Amino acid sequence: MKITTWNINSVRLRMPLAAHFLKTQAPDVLCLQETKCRDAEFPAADFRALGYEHIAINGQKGYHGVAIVSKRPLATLAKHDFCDTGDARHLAVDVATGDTPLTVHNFYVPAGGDDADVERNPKFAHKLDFLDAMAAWIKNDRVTDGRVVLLGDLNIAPLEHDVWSHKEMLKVVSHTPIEVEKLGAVFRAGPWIDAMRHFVPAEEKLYTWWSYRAADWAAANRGRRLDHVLVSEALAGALERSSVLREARGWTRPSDHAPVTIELAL
DNA sequence: ATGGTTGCTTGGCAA
Repeated sequence: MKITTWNINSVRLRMPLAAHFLKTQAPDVLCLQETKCRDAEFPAADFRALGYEHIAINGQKGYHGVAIVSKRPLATLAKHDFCDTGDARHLAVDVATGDTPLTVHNFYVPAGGDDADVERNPKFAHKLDFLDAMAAWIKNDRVTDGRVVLLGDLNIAPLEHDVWSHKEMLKVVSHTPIEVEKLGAVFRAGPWIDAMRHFVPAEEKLYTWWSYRAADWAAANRGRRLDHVLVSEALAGALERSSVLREARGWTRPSDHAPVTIELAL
């Protein structure tokens, strides 16, 4: 079972890239963030034509939005609005696997603006509140019971080598100590396994996002690991592989995020 | 310290 998370930064604009990705990588399940369209505008027919007939959507006009397309049947479980803002940032499904259900939670955590000060910047305060709400929900709803995957654009690079320069990034939103601590609380609310770092040592650089604002993103390679895949303990033994499709960042009119795929022996 | 790019829309936001 291959499951991919990808912040596609407008699903309508990048449907040709999504089609290329699905034809060449053929995951069973593709989880998208920043679809940036209402449910009725989602290119469902294009995905169905590619063999992804099962589709769950939580969209909104212009901003945010998450969706899951799958070769296997899906049952939508929840579209949680964590801080009651009306934003489309979460979508949970059960994927048909034959026996025990496999639950997938697809997240788009608020980016938080560019001032890491909760007094001056309400978007940063909201990001921290959202993370608190996530951690409380994981504990209260016993989210990690059973076979569960939590993935998406969490907009935080927690480890020193999840960013190109730990020192230069300490005051930059996505790598500040307060965010890292709050994402740590989300991890500890589990138990979760960090599926990407399960295969890549913490001392090794690992990125999923490269800014559009670089003359040459590949040469500069000032990336960040903003996208994550966590799996519950019940899936630990099934975890076989994790990979970042870095080349997708170099495609024509790319998303600024690369797809991240995990493989589970189910 | 600043500016750099992109998408949704056509004037700024959000990222």
